[in-house]
This record gives sequence, C-alpha cells and structure tokens, in this order.
Amino acid sequence: MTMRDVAVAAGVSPKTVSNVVNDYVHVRPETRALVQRYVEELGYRPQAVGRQLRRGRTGAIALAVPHVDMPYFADLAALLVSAARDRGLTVVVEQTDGDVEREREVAAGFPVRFADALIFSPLSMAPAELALARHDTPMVLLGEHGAAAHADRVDIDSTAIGRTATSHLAAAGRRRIAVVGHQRDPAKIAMKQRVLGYEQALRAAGLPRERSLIRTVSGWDRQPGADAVDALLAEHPDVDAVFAANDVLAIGVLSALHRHGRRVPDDVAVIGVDDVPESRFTTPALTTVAIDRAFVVEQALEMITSRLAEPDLAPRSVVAPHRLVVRGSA
Amino acid sequence: MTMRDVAVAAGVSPKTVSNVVNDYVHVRPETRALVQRYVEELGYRPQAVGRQLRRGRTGAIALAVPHVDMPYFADLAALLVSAARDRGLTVVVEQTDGDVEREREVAAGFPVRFADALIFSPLSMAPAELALARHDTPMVLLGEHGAAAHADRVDIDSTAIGRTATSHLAAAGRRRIAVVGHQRDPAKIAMKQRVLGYEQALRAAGLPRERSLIRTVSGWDRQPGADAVDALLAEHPDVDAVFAANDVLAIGVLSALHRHGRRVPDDVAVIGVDDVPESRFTTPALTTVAIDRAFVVEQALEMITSRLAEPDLAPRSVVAPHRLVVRGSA
DNA sequence: CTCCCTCTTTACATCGTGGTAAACACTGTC
DNA sequence: GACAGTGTTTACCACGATGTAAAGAGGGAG
Repeated sequence: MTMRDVAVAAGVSPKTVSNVVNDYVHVRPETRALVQRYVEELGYRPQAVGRQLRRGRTGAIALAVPHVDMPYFADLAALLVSAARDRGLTVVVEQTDGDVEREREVAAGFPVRFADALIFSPLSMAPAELALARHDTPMVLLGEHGAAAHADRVDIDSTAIGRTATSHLAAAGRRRIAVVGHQRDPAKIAMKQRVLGYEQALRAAGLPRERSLIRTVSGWDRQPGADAVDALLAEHPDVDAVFAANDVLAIGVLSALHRHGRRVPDDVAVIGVDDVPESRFTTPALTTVAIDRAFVVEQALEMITSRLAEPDLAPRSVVAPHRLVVRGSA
Repeated sequence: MTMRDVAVAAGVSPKTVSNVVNDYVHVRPETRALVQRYVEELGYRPQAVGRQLRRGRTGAIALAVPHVDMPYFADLAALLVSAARDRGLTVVVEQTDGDVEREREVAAGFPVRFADALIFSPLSMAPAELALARHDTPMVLLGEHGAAAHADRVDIDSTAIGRTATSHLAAAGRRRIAVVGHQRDPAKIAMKQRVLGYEQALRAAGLPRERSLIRTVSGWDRQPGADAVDALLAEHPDVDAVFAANDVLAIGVLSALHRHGRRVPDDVAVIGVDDVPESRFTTPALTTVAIDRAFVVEQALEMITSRLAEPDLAPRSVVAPHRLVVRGSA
C-alpha cells in the first residue's frame, strides 16, 4: 500500500496524495477530501523509510545501555522514549551487556547506520578508547568519562557521589564502613570513581582505609550485592555501615543483612546510589544518592537536537546533579 | 558518506562497493581489498534506510507497552532486544502510558509505518475494540485478550493465575484474604481476570466473598499497593492474607504492612504475580506466581518471523506458562 | 478576446542500496 | 585465431516519498 496505490484509486497523481498527507496549502478542499477518503478506505499509512530516504533523517535515536532491565537504565529508557516522542522521535534500544566488543561496535556507530544520533552509556570501555570513536553520527556519552572523549557528554560525578554517600555514613558516627561495588576490571570507571570518593571521604573523616572493607562484586545487581555481604560479614563481623555503589547492589545488601540477622540501620547502616523507584519500598527504605535522570535525558536530547541542527558545534559537557536522599537505612 | 563516495574514491562502480559490502562471491581479492581499504579510510557504513527501501523490510520490530520502566516490561524489553539482536533485528520501543488514545494509535499500526512488525501489550483497550485493528503490519498481542482479537496472541491466563495465588493462601489456612489490584475501568481486563480467579478460588475453598476485601488501586505500581493496604487495614484489621495482582503492587503491600507493624508472613501472608527480579530480595522474599517471560518473548518473535515469511497464516495463539514460586512471604 | 496572475496539479529527479542482466576480461581448447 | 566458458565489473532501474519547477486551470483586467 503506497502513495501510488492511493493516487491510482483517487485518480490523482502520487504527488497530490503526498501534498494531502503533508498538509500542503494549495490543495482544493474537494481534492483533499477525495484523497483522504481513499487514504481511509485503503488504510494507507506513509512508510517512514521512503520519507527518511528523501529527507535524509530517520527520526530515530539509538539508546545503547548495558541492560535495559536494570532499574536505572529502564527508567532512563522510559524517560527518553517519552521525551523523544514529544519531539517526534523514535527510540531504538540496544543492549551491550557491558561487553567490550559490543561497546566497541556501538562506539563505532554500529555496523549499519540506523539512527540519526546515539545516546551511549558505556560500562567497560576505557575513556581513552572512547576518545577514538570516529563516525559522523552525533553521539552523547552518558556517565563518568572525564575529559577523554570529544563527544558531547552528560557526566556523572561519581567521585563526588562516593564522597557524599560515605561522608553521610561517617557523619552519623559509623566507623567501620565497607564499600560494595569494586570491580577488578580497571576500565569500569564508574565503580572505580565511587570507591575513590569513598576513600576520600574516609580520609576526610579521619578513618583508616582498610583494604578488606573494599568489597569486589561480580556484577552490578542485587545478587552480587548480597554475595558481597556474605563474604564481608565472614571477614568483618564488626562492620557498621555499607556504601553500595548503586541501589540494586544496596538492595542485595539489605536482603543479605536481614538474612544474617543484622538490623538496619541499628546494627549496620546502608546507603546506595541512583534512587531507583524500588528504593522507597525496601525495609527499611533505602537512603541513597539520587542522580537526576530527567536532567540526563533532557540534556542528552537537547545536545542531540542542537547538534543535528548545527553539526560543527564544539563538544559540550554538563554534569548531572545528584543529591542525598535520606530514608530509613542510614 | 555513501556507496557512491567510496566508489569514486576507489575508482570502481557503486555496485562493486555494494558487492564487497555484501560479500558477493565474484569479486577479485585485490578489488575487495581496495574497496575495503577505502571503506575503512572513509569510515563508510551502509545506511539502513537505503537497504530497507530496496529490500522492503526495515529490520525493526516495535514493542509497545504501557511503561518500559515497570520491572515486568523492562524485563520483557531486555529479553526481546537480546532475542531480536540474535536474529539481526532492532527493537523500537513505544510507551502508551496505558492511555487509550495512544493504544488506539498503536493498534491502528501507528500513523507512520516504521517497523516490520509489532508486539503490543495493551492495558486499557477492550478486546472487542482490538479485534477491529486493521492494518497490514503483523501484530502479536501480549496479555489476556481472550478470543476477541484475530491477531497472533501470546496469552496469559490471568484467571488461572488468580486462582493459583489465592488457593495457595487458602491452602495455608488463611481465611481473611484480600485482593489488591482491582481497577474501576472495566476495560482493564488483566486485573479483572485476576480478581475473578481470586473469587473462584475463594468459592472453591468455601470462603465467603467480601466486597470490602477487594481493594481498588489507582495504578499498578508500588505506591498504589501501599495505599491500598492503608485503606484495607483501616477497614479490616483482621485481614490475614493479601493477593496482590502483580509484584510491584505486592512490594508496596509489603512495605505498608511493615510500616503498620504487621509481620509477614506471620500476621499477614502476601503473594504477588510476575516474579520480577526484585521479588527475591524483599524482606521477606516475595512468594509469587511467575509468568514465563522468556517464553512470551520467544513465541512472539517466532510468530513474527513466521508471519513475515508467510503472511496468510491463520491467527495463532499460545498461552504462557505460569507457576507458583514459594518464598518467604506466603 | 487576449494576456497575466493566482491557484492547483503534475512530471521529473533524487535520496542510498541492491537485484537483474548485460558487458567485459581472461583462460584454455580446438 | 576464433570460440566457449568462467570470472569480474558495470549500467540500469526500482523501492516510496517529496522538493523543484513547470504545466494546466480559472478569473479578472484591459
């Protein structure tokens, strides 16, 4: 079902159908009505692909994240889809699983050019490597990537977040503060920075840094958070606070602490990062450092639209605000 | 940067570039190498839109759900994106917010045809109305839509799920069983069916149906679940079990019960539906009726690919399996 | 009645790619 | 040296839509 079919049925030229569909001014009302009747009758819908080819834009933007089902990214995706819709854009979702190879594909702009622009949240790629990305698709990097990349960026100051979270625990009088979320892979910079912020805050509070309080996890999910607590308690039964590098880890931490009979926050305080929706509903409700996701999405879209309009803009970067949200757990 | 540019640079015809890019057999190794060098050098990537137009397929499938950030749908989306990727397909995500108008647009196949096929999880549209959907884009309906629609369907037997959940509570000796999740809008059939299953199970267990134990919610999220408990306890301090029509509601229920000082499961048992990831990590861990989401996604994709290959297939439907997952809350 | 101006419709070309089939090059054979 | 046969490259067009420019229709002025 193409314009041609409608045109033939209505006895006009394809271009007239196009003019009707696109609300061109100089179309006789009767002609417009006639064409519209056949559009209805035949159930004609314009095919995006023809338009796109002609106009040079697909109207789609790609969102590449490690996992869309992780609450933080799910939320981001939901916000983006809504905001994009408001601007007449469609979102295609890609998942990297945090895999370096997949991230490289994404950074290279995908093997095939599908979208007008790309919003990319890398997990495993080193900033230095990201800086080499060379393709003409406008890209916005999400996350903590310092000054390395020359793409547009909406940064997250994970070091400051780590400081905020840890200082809060220290200020509440906690002395044996563990951090859960270290990862061996040095390219996983977000975690690294959050742990760095943790160390800075410990120092500022005059607390000793103990290697064994820095707990490595196998991934950023609830189960690894719980596993980390099992190991932590075996080694450090006297721990009195846990800074989890994000909320899902923290939720695993809460669950494991409960299983071990530790009361939160009486025995052990817990704080996370992200302020995912479920954090309000844990028992106790999770204290966390909220990252302003609406800001991230708005800025990313704004960067994209302005760069599409003006491709030669210098790379820009903003830092997403974060704030401490005190609930019951710390 | 098009094939033409590469062709000019390499001194060959555009078609030769196409042949190289598509691994056509009869290309001299030297020519192939030459072209590949220029592809590299110029950073050429084929544009999906040209291919799509030529091949008549976009390689994209649309997923339309009420909210991608709801854990159930986030999970579904993640599974779909992965499975689609394995088949060389891209997923574009649409959100209806459960809004009838938006759902109508989706059911009509969107105003503009972007994707080869559509996977649609309606929330507010009545089955009767869905049955009228008339467009040539293959559509798979997800959810509980009975025999009404003539599209392919992956159904969920919400009545059976409601029975399973409620019988489990009754079998454990609970007598004052509430259900949280009723909605006033009669088109919201999923909830209606779950409540129906609840009523059937009560009858089977010889328990009276009490109108005031059927709690209406303003939405399917954690907060409405919590709100429902506040109202429920005010009216029925003696309630000893809650069947929440899905897990996020149940999580709100757990949180509110805890706030009210009720012990779960000792004082009140709680059961949900969906088995979302966070259900393992609530305190106590949530007993739930798991819906096999991997099955849903696999079947939906299978239906789509087979229908794209053979458009005249009769509409098919399968029912997604569910099973009781007993954890700590009931 | 002719000319010009405005409103409406249409022919044509083009976006980037790839299918079809024809053109071309080269090898080996008689 | 002509010819078949294989391997390699290319010309041409179509996919569906729309921008451009020109053609056609209708009305008013001279």
